[in-house]
Amino acid sequence: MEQIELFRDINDNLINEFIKKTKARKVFFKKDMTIMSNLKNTNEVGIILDGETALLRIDYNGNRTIVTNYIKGDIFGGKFSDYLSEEHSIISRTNCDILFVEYDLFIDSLNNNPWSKTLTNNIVNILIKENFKDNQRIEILTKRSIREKLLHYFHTLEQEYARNTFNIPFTMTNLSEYLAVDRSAMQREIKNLKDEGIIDIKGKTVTIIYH
Amino acid sequence: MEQIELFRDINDNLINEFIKKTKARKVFFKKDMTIMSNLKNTNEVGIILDGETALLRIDYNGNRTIVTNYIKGDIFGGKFSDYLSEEHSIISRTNCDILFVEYDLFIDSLNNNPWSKTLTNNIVNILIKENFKDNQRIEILTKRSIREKLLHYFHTLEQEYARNTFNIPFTMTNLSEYLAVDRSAMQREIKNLKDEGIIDIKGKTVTIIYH
DNA sequence: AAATAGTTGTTGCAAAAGCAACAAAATTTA
DNA sequence: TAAATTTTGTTGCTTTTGCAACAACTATTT
Repeated sequence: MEQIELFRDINDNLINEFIKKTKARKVFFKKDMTIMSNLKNTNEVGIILDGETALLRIDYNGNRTIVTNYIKGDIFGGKFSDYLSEEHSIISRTNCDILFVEYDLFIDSLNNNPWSKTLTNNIVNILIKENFKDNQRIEILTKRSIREKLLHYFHTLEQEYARNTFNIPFTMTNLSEYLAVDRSAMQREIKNLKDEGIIDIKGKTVTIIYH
Repeated sequence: MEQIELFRDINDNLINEFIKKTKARKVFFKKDMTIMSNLKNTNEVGIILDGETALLRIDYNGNRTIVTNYIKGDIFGGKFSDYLSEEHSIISRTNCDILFVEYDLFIDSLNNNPWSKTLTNNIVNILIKENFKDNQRIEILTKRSIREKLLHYFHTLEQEYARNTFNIPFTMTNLSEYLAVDRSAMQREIKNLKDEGIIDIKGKTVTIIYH
């Protein structure tokens, strides 16, 4: 369990004590289930022990948008979702193990317990990382053309993997959603970049040739 | 000082004790000064006691982008900026009072002090609020047309102020940057919305007529 | 293994957005 | 308060993007 970001540097004994003290309960979800609905009014925090979930929004017109993806170790719900609405829910993208805790008990546990300091640190780190992901995306979304969006995104991947050849961790359809552009227009632009020798791409494997 | 989000529900005596214990120092900055540069490598956290600052990015081409604005009570620097680069700096948008604290001392103070629990809570809230702001902007930026961006943004303002008449808290130029669209194209679209009777706008005062 | 559902690559066409340029208005500074 | 700078409102033109539609290919389900 220590592999979870939230419990980093906290040993299993303490984690178990934490679970007991906060009355946390572990629940299993199959793929494509609703884990939480009406996120605005939830007192529970969900901690992803295993699997992946997503924050889904279905607006008044029935449009479905994946707002963010959450992975193992991420937290959602409780105060963390305070600003969301009835339109939002958490769904499982894969089979998942989720640990549920009352938000108040969770926050209380950040004080006067042997794990408090580490846990606080970990939460702050998780929130900071969230922020980072958001800022990265904002930076891409503020680019004015599909070409710039693609190149900027590829550069972030290049830096992340520290090599100029890497795999796109999305389907092309999802990539176009992430970049918030039309899929076919994106495809066209990728072809242009390839034809101009700026990148090379085979399937999902990209090589950046010129900067 | 208690009006600062970070110190909410902590009385002045405790705040002073916090300042002493963490060796925090207050510094005054004139408008348009650089408060921190090379944000990647800073151990200090800045807390805005008064005024407004911004996170600025100047990229390799010399393009300046305001990544986020910070207001009174917000925090920046330290671990909170870990993911940023040499291209990022914090500038003052108005005259500012900034409280500087070593990140480690700051984090340490979140434990075993009378103010710890409240302070932790406040930080988590601040980070959650940051997240909220980011998500709001992402939702706007993912809209495909200027019209949709404008309308969505206006609706968030409508909800925020709970009335269908409100003021845009930006100059038009800054609004176009926030929406990441061409200013003149945005202006054109605003005129269209007005001509079609969907909104009314005089200067920065907008009234939403039809939804 | 066949059937179904989803993804990818392409294209023509129409609509929207970006760019450039300029005058008028407003704000800031000297 | 005059001068300088910034912001606003507009428009014509060009480029980019979105949309729609379809065939080929890949997964997934039964």
